[in-house]
Amino acid sequence: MDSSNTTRNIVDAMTKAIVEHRLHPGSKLAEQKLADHFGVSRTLVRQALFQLAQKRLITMEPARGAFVATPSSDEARQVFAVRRMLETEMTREFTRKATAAQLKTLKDHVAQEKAAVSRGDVPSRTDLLGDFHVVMAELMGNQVLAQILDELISRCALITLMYQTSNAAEHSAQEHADILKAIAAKDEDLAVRLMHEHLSHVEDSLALDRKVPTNDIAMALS
Amino acid sequence: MDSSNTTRNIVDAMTKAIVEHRLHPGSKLAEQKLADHFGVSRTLVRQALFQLAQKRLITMEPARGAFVATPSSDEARQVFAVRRMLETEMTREFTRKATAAQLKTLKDHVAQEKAAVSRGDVPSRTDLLGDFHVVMAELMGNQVLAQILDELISRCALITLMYQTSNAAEHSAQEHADILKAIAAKDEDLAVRLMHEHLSHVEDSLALDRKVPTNDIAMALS
DNA sequence: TCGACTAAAAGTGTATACAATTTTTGCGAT
DNA sequence: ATCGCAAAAATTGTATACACTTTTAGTCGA
Repeated sequence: MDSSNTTRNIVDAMTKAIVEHRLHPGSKLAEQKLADHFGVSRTLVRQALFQLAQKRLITMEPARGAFVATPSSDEARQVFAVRRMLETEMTREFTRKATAAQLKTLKDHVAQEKAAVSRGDVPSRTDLLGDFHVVMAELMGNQVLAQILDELISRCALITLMYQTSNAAEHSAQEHADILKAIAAKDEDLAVRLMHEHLSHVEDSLALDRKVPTNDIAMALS
Repeated sequence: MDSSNTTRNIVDAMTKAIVEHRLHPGSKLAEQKLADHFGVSRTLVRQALFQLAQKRLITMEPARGAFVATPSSDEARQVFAVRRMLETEMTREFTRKATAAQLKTLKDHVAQEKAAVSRGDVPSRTDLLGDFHVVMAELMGNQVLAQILDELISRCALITLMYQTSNAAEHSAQEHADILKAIAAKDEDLAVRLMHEHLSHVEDSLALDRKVPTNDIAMALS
């Protein structure tokens, strides 16, 4: 896959595979198979798996191995609750401090989102819609925030796959655009409110009260 | 140290050592020495080190090894900024939903803090003052929030060690008590304001504009 | 045909081995 | 004495080996 394959590369590749839904919740991740695939020894694969477990993208069962995580609906609600805490405050501060150049960066980003949505490119769309939030954190110059958000959003990709019903992703790009407009107008309260509603829309579009949905099925096919 | 020493035990032991200031910022963490100390092979130590690096408690330099992290003042400010985002909102929600039993749990905790402060028990004090915030998150039933806060607070222990001037830790227990009183009185805005001020006090008590302070010194002695 | 038991296969958990890199040490020249 | 350089020692990065656990496959009996 990649010639200089350090642990980091493996983590990134597998993160991408999970977030882009090429690896399904519940799938078994056998160490030797991954090692063969990446052309390295199990040692490096194991290091990568431990890190993915810390990011909650996989779970490791003692003596049974690693599986792509199957977040519970409780966990999903908690992740969204934390995202609302962080992103409403982030939006407030960003509205105050954003420069014209920073607004342009986000505007271009939303344009890319819309392009990916309209051409039906699901992997790119998933990536870009999540990155909107991370890019805003990075533009604020807060790497700590950006990293935490990045991890939460990775988990959301998994959550979305497990519980999604209608494809509400179509709205998201437009909601991003609306948030951006409020920020450009320096309307702090509106921007914050729109961000809050945006996150709630995403959460509400999920069937979080369904009983362990994709979960068992994927387990069975693994 | 511990008979059944899995990777997790090593991570926890080292986290505790760093947070309680028994390992200083910049110290070299040689793998074989740690392996001997814990009575395991380097394999397990390395896994633990990778996880500690992900928690930003240590840094790993390629081919040079692991060192206890020396967070920059920028990073310190970012950590506090994120804590304010999370903890003000957490305080707001907790004030709304807290039961009498939950309030009692926190009250007892503050009593323990004051005991540790007055008997000058620095390790316990550090632990308890940080845990106050984690316990509140756990009482809210949000494990995702609790885990993120736990990590941020671990990093704060390191930051405090590097940049502390006066020992502002004495005030913290009283500020916790004041916050709790506002929560008990269901005065949401006051509680939120006090939590915000509390975090700002802790941050302000640090000399974050000093030029790489403990940093180089500790590096030199390592 | 189905279920329980057993042996083989596969997979995980930890330790060790070895190549590659960095740090330390020792020595000679200025 | 100090600086620079080279050899030795120590340390990291990766692969492999092996014990132990879980899973799978197969066989026997009802």
